Amino acid sequence: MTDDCEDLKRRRLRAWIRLLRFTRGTENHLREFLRTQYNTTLPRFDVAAALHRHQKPMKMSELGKVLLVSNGNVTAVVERMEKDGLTVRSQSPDDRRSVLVSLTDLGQSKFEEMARAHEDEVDTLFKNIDGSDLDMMRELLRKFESSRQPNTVEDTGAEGSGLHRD
Amino acid sequence: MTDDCEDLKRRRLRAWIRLLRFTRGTENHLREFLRTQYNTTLPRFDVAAALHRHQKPMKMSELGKVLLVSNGNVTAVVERMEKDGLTVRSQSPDDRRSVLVSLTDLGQSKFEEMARAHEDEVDTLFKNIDGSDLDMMRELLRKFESSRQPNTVEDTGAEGSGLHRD
DNA sequence: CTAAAAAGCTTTAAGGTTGAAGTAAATTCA
DNA sequence: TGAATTTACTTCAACCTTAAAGCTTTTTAG
Repeated sequence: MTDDCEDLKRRRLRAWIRLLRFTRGTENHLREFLRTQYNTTLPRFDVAAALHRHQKPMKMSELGKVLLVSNGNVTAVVERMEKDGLTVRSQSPDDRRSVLVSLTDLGQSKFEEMARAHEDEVDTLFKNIDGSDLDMMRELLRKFESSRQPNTVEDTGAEGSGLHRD
Repeated sequence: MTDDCEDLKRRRLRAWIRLLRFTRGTENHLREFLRTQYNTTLPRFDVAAALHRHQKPMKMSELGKVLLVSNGNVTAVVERMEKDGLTVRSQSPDDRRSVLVSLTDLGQSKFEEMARAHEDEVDTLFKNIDGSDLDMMRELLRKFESSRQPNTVEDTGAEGSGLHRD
């Protein structure tokens, strides 16, 4: 392998580490924000956002695919949200294996309030980033993603874009 | 607030969601890689990488700051690694509150092997990204980071750059 | 010098996360 | 049809993670 390749390899690794670090720091900030302001957690927020975005009841498995988390994880988080009266589960009429989750009215209204504040918070966090930066960012991420294997997250018909979108 | 600001806010949120999603997907891939190839986990790899990079024994608290995780978390992960013979802890001679961690010879050699494979894996994952992309990336992340509060992660003298660097 | 505050770690309780195993329902195909 | 496979979810054990509380040591200030 040439020196150039080695150099590129090294730089790719550093870029990944940097990206990971930035993401982790931002997540930490938002976690703290949700905890102190709304007494909730990121995973719960993510689930609520996915359900809110999807408009209609969602299968447990769809939820897992959209959020990139395991099956058992979805069960656990939704269970806790249900205990707090934020979600409800029901059997799918089409397929008796499937479970449909949706937000309760309480879950809906709590999420909508949080989502506004969350959006503001992200806006503040990213205040130095202008439109052209965002274009660049999108382009870069597109390239990054095109590198990756056919698919780690096999896409079912799910729109597959919004991780905890609000 | 003007429409433009609203639009920018919306786009910033979408960019963040996209970034988070990309990072999560890549982490999932690398977790699977470490698990199947080396029977280990990301947090352990991160700890080993930080210790390896730092060259000399590291305080528990330094470790937490570099990795952006809580104090208790460091205790737990290091404890498990110690049980597997990968790390050792000793009291600091300078400060009897402090605990110094370092890699054992076993930990060192296992890490070095993994690190090479990990670097290759990242290289493969990011194969579509060329040098100018990486420059752009670095510039963008710099901007993103400059947005953020004085500091979520108050920097002690720690060099503060390498999250699970190898 | 000493009381008060801060710093460094560990412990604990609660929750998040995974991979694997288990159960039940749907689908495939011989 | 009906056995074999696949799909959807839950359960489980192990581990990760955090925030808060507790303990010890160091530092700060009066």
